[in-house]
Parts: sequence; structure tokens; C-alpha cells
Amino acid sequence: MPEGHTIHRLARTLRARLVGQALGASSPQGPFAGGAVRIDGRVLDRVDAHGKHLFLGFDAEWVHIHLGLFGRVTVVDGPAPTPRGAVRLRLVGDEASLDLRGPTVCQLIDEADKQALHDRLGADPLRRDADPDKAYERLRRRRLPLGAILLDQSVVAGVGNVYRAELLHRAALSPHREAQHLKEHEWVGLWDDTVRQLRAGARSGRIVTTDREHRERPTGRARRLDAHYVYQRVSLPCRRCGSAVLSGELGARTIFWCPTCQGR
DNA sequence: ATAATATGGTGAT
DNA sequence: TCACCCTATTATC
Repeated sequence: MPEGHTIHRLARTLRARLVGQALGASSPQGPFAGGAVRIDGRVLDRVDAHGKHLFLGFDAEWVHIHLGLFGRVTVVDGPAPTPRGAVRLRLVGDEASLDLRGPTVCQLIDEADKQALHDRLGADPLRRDADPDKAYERLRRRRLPLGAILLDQSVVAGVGNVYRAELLHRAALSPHREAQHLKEHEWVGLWDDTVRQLRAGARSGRIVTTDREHRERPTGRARRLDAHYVYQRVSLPCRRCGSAVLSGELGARTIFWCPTCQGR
């Protein structure tokens, strides 16, 4: 379930549990973890994250991980459990271990490779070095709908399909709006909210974008939280105004929006 | 048992 | 624009 918040949350967990330790590396359901098992026995120095990319530093080398759509990382305290499912990379520390399943990318890279990735990636709302002005410049140069631009990792790094739909709804912006027509104050508002939302997601580990007053109080056994205004709610009522939510294709993914709150 | 689905991205056409 | 890669879970027969 990886958008940028997941990766940054994971980075924090790893800094707390595994950094500074010599790790045992293996690939139980191998055969390959992109050469990452070669760091077996080495000390994990530091962990970095940019958008949906995770970097595990071992001296001058990095294990570069991208979870893609299906990838998952689990970190458990105590002895490493019997491997379940297709574990591509297992890292075992003193008191915790990590299992990686289904990644799109897991490879050993050097500093230059890593730098090339940073250069290719846009402003990450969860990084201190994020440059929203630069993101705005890039965004305005493109002749694409705002909804498509938000998924472009070279503009904003870390926003995925859930946050895209929810952030545009929160900003009352139509996903079909031409990005080049976006006013500066509109961008600033959108960016600031993106930072807030991803931070909350990284803290909680869940994507909950609805404001408190829009969440139904969970009652009885079925404690389903009303976490989204429009995402995955085709034909269901928008949680702000009640209009039927629409969906369509945008940027090769399904976009959800409210025709009343977001125009068109 | 089999299919459909999912918070992603790449490379070929 | 399409095919394709990766995995686990849920829905459908």
C-alpha cells in the first residue's frame, strides 16, 4: 500500500530498529533480490527516502527499493519468523527483522546512481529539501490536466492515486483543469495541504483525508472509518456535499471526483 | 478453482 | 496506448 507516506514511515521505522547494526541478508524465496543480498553482514549506516523510493545505505552502496503497486515491507520485533509467501529480501538485525515482498525494484546501486534518481524526482512533500517553487514551474510548463500532473513523480514525488483524488477534492480543484492555468495561490494552497496530509499519513500509516466533521462516528461491530471524500466512491455520495461521485481515466489511472465540489 | 482487484512504473509500439 | 512485471486478498463460480 505504497504512496510516499508509507515509504517515509518505513524509513523512520528502520532508523529506529535497524540502523547501526550489522545485518544478515538473505533471499528465502529468491533467487534474486537484485544483488541486495550481497550486503550480508554489513552495517546499515543510514536510510533515505524520496517519494516512493527507499534507500538503505551500506557504506558507499545503497539498496534501492521501489515497492510498485504490490510490494510490501514488514518489520517485526524479535526473532525472524518463518518466511511466509514470496520473501525476496530478508534483513535480520539484533532485535528486529525486515521482509520484502513483491517489489518492482530491489537493487544494489552506488552514490552516482542514487544521485541520478534524486535528479529525476520532483519535490517530495516529506523531505526538508523539497522545492515547491520548482515544482510549480515544472507544472505550469506542462499542457496536461492537473490530475495527470499530480501523478508525475518528476513534478511531485510521493503522491499516488489515493492522495491525488483526495487532495484535489480538498482543494476544490477539478482534476481536468489545465495545469498551466493554475494560479500561484492555488498551487501554494494545494502544496501546503499535500504536506499536511502526507505528514499525517506518515504518522498514522493510513490515508485519512476527511476532516473530523465528515467522518461518521464508528458504531457497533462494523467500525469502518470514512477515510476518503471521493476515492473509490463511484456513484456514492461525496462526503462533503452528497453529490454522486464520478470516475474516469486520467494519467492512466482511475480518478474520482465530485462534480459539485470540484466543478465540471 | 479461478478471476478480479489494488495506494506503481517501464519499455515497446 | 498497450502489454507486462511483481503479490496477496477478496469475490465469484
